[in-house]
Amino acid sequence: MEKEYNSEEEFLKDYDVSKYDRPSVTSDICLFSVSSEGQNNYRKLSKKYFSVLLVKRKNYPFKDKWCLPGGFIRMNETSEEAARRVLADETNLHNVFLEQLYTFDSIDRDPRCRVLSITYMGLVDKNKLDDSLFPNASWFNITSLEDDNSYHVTLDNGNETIKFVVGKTLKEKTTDRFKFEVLDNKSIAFDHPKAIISGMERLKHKISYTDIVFNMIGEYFTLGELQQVYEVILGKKLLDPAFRRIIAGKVVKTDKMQTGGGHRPSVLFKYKDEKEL
Amino acid sequence: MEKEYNSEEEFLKDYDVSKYDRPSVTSDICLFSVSSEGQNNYRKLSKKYFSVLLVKRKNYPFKDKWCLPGGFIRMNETSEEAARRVLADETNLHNVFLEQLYTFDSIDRDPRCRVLSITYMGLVDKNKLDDSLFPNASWFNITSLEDDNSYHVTLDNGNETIKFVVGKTLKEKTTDRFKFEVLDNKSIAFDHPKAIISGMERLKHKISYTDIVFNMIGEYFTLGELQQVYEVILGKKLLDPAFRRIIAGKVVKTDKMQTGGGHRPSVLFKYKDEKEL
DNA sequence: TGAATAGTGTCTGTGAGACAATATTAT
DNA sequence: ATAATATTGTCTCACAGACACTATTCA
Repeated sequence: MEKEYNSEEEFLKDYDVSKYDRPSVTSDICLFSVSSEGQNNYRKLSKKYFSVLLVKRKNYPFKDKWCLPGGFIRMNETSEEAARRVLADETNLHNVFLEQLYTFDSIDRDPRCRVLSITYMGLVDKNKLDDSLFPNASWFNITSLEDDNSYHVTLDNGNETIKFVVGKTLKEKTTDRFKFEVLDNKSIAFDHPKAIISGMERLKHKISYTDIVFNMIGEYFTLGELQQVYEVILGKKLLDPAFRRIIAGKVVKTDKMQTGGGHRPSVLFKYKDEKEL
Repeated sequence: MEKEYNSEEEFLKDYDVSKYDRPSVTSDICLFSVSSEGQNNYRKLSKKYFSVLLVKRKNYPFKDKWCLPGGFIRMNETSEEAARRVLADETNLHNVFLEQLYTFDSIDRDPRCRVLSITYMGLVDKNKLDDSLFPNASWFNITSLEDDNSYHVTLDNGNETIKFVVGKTLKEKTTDRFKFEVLDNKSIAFDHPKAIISGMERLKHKISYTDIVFNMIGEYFTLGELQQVYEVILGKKLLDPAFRRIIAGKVVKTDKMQTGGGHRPSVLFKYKDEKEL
């Protein structure tokens, strides 16, 4: 039989959370960037790779496996604040673009106890920040082979190559949401392969109707570089004229030029943050 | 100083969740539908309204205010399972379309303690289910006036009219995500006005590139009815030929006709769940 | 000079916006 | 007959895909 209360104050004074069982909650970040790899041919542009930041776990569970940066949220911070704190602590990255991605909540996703993960997608310009990264964190280049039912992903950070396979099934015939399932994974902790795939899909989708891509490049860039970024994220080649038409309204030409390659120099552009008049 | 462990088993045996402070977690559902209102003119179609399901709170906090159906998640169920359980318990609705919307986590959103809300967007065909609804739940027709900075929303269930105002600011210039802020609200519990707005935006957006709208109508429908559904969700009139072109690939003509209105009868269509060959 | 990227021109087909026109019913 | 919805036809404009062409640099 429940006690009767006559006011909210009275009720709140009596309320005791500890009587109820509660899950733990972490905030994890799927941080993406695009990295350039040096070229031996002086004429060619440096090849670009889509990459994700992973952290080596120092403690149990999943000790010595790679995982997304993340940690338990504190009672006096939001999950986004927790994400920013964790990024600063584990990787030394500050002021990154973050957007809430998904809350993962499978019952057995953590062997310790019931843990929910509020996962964020983050985007940064890797080149600005590379040297300041803490040693336990590492950027992995992503190669993803996709078919209708699965993703075969290879991650490479220069020293180590990781592979995993994630299956996908449409949740309902009327929607675009997938149920992801980890089919093969030996090197990544928790259900983080799912988070990586979700993040990749989110980014692929949003790159076409928002300007989030500009969080992944420097202030000045050539249209060729920008196009490369789109191409590695979308996983396909784009036609130059079409790309330039699409991007035209989002960028502003500057009077700077980029020279030095064995080819025609190119104009440096900036992101046009004002909406056109 | 932390104890050293030599295996995951050993670590897990020692792990004691209760040492750590944890938030509580609820699962809430922003359930939408489209309702028809009878017409006095025998010629005219019944007017359609976009509507949301609210529940009157029986207990503190926010006793007697309206809120989204929801409740605390249990340790042996996912948030989606919790959402389905709660919908069955509070409203007597089963087998509804659900999709995870957002996790709301402002620190003071619940006066009892720190409570996160994993919020789902749900879609149903109201007409099929109307009579079975529990009495504490009620459908409210939504009228929303929007400008660049705010939503002025009026909710009406026939007996009661509720108003609230939610402000919006773009989170980052590169994205489409808004920070919502409740500017005026006397009748709705928690931060649920934000969830309602988020759900409306999500639905508006996804209606154009998925088939989720078919969760909101019956098996057989006329194209005029379907167009009305799009119109109330998008909040604008559509041109008939354009609408028919867009929808053509998603529906199949049946040999049934709808007659009875003072006008040309119309063909009844079905959702085409197979992709075209 | 040649390989490579930068940048532009233009044709074509698709598809949305706009508006007009015809069809059919119940009162 | 008339008001209302159902359905189709068609013109135009915007834009993406495709391909060709020119421009410019440095070893």
